[in-house]
Amino acid sequence: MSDGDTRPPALPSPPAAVPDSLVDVAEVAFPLPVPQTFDYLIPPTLQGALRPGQRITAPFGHRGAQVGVVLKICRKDTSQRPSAALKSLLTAVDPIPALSEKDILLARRLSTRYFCSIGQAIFCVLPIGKHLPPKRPKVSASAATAATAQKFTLTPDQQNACEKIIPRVEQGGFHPMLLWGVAASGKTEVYLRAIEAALKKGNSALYLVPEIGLTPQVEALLRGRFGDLVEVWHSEIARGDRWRTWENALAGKCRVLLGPRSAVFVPLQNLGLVVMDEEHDPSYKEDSAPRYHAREVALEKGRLHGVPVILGSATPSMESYRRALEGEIALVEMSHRVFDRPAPDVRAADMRRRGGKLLSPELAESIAERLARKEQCLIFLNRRGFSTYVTCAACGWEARCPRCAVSLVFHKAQAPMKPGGELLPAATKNPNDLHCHYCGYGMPLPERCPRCRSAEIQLKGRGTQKIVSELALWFPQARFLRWDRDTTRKKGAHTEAFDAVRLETVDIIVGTQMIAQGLDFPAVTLVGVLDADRTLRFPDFRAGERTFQLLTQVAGRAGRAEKPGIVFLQTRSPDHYAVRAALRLDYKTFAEEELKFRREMEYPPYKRLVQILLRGKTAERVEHAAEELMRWIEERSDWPKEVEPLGPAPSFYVLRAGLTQWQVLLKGPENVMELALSALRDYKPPKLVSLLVDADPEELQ
DNA sequence: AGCACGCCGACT
DNA sequence: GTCGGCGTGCTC
Repeated sequence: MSDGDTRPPALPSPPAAVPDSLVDVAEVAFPLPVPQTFDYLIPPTLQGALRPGQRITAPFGHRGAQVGVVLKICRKDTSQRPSAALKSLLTAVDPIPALSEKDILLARRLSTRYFCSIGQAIFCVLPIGKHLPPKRPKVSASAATAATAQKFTLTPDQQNACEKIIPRVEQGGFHPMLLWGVAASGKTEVYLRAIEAALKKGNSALYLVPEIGLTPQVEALLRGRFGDLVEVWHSEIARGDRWRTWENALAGKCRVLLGPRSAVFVPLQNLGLVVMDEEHDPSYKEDSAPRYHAREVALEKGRLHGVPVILGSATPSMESYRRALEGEIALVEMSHRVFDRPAPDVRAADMRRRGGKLLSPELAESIAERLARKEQCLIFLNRRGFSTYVTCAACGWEARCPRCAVSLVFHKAQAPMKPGGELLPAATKNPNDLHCHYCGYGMPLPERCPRCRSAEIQLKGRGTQKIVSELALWFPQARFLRWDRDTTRKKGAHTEAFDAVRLETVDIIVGTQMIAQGLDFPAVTLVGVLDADRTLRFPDFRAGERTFQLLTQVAGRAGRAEKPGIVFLQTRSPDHYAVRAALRLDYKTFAEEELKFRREMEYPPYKRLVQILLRGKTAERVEHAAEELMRWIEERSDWPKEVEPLGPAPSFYVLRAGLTQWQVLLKGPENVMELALSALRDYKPPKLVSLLVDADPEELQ
């Protein structure tokens, strides 16, 4: 069993009796979800040339040569392993170690904090590592030149923020900071100045964004300022280009790296600064093992490398805000919009007695005004598709996913929507019009009710597709753009949509979540949120936070240039504190109330949560396993008593993908949760039941 | 994770 | 008879 961080580096003095059985052995991790590491003999060709962090190939089971990473090299007594002779390593993949000691440490932290194998953690920290480098000759990096774009005069807020941040960048050392700046306060310019300061010192900088969709806009900005020093890293970048970026990073040639959460692991040399924009965004949480949160990794990386970390947001996460209030991280505020542009005028439209109408009179009138003035409107609804549920008027049958037991959403056949765009085509006999948004299951829209054979199939509920067609009836002269996952599936679609908005070839943009944040649309002066409290109805303790963030972010899309913006929040719960605070764009009051609630209920950020999911095909087996797990925890003598197991309970999506799922939720103080997680390593679920552990879940499912 | 092995049901 | 589905176990 390998347990690298507790074992002393000193070798035990060899027993004189059997010196022959002592031999240098390489401890190797493979990208597998198994707890162990594997020992190999070092062949003469690699003697003395092998170091921890280096990638090697080794014979592994029936798989021939497998890529692994050397964790350490130590002298071992091979006579203690009578079962099988050790095999020898085959080759070294890279001439120098792909991972530094710090990277290995980071991987060890990941594996304990997020409950995954050391191998999974190692290959996560080495995101290009499973593949061997391309054989073709490398293109030499172009001579790096910094562009000299014009700089703006800073606003007093920006000036103040720079005065706090830049000396810390110049000085170096781990300085976590929360840059809380209202929408359009000019946070980006502050990031750019901080990066500039890091570059001036000869350091490199990392710039994290939550989604790939945000990279083109930020890339353009960064390139305008730093030219060829900038590189972009994400999964849609071709493998060859990613190799080049990786190698440039290792060689110290990559000076500014932009990317989503996985970019936090690119081995930039002489790191001088980490910037994480929109730090509150749940996309920073990885949803497969290791289920890390990039914010925690960024802070850990800042600590390991001794560099400042700037977390920026208009609506900071409760986790970061609490740390700032308690002085764990420095708070830098920017409360004014650039040029002191007025904050958008945010109004509530109470939809409780409106009989399911699409638009309140205020919003409808306001849209008409904007159209007349040739300004753009952004209409926000967080549901894709045409109809959100399908029923039979005769017998009440409802189309549900056979695997997930949720309503199937009707999507009209996709015709490529031209930006500037015409209306959706009439419904066609598409083979799969009904879709499950959880598992992707599809089926045709039945012409007759499968239960009673009635032809009265009704399409109910509104998604973005339907909104566009309804709005087209209200405003026949307007040009529409629908912007959601369905319209941006193909490569380059984001950029195309972005350009259509910027070039003003569209009047009304209808979108989901996707258009809520970060994007800068100067001609948009009106934002309408059709169902402002939809997220409040989610059974999650973060529902209030998510709603407030979403509303504030969407509101931030209005009136970013000279013309003032107006925002309508259509809601059926205008008195909820998240909605009320959003109307006043009042983060502090919201956060105060939310933190009070979290403290009372013992939710994060005051307690840590770990979600344990048990899955299997047979309901009884899984339920039994969940009860057994509760008993196992209760009987475990080294279980920290402050960590409370809650449950067991069937999961919200009970039938997801044909599986039954039960959960046990662990709630406990930060400092002892890892003891519970390490105890949990000994738990083995019964046959036909699998165990999934999500530490710090962003969504309780 | 993959992959092979072995055990049972339903077919040319 | 044997093809192949899935459950199980192993990888230094």
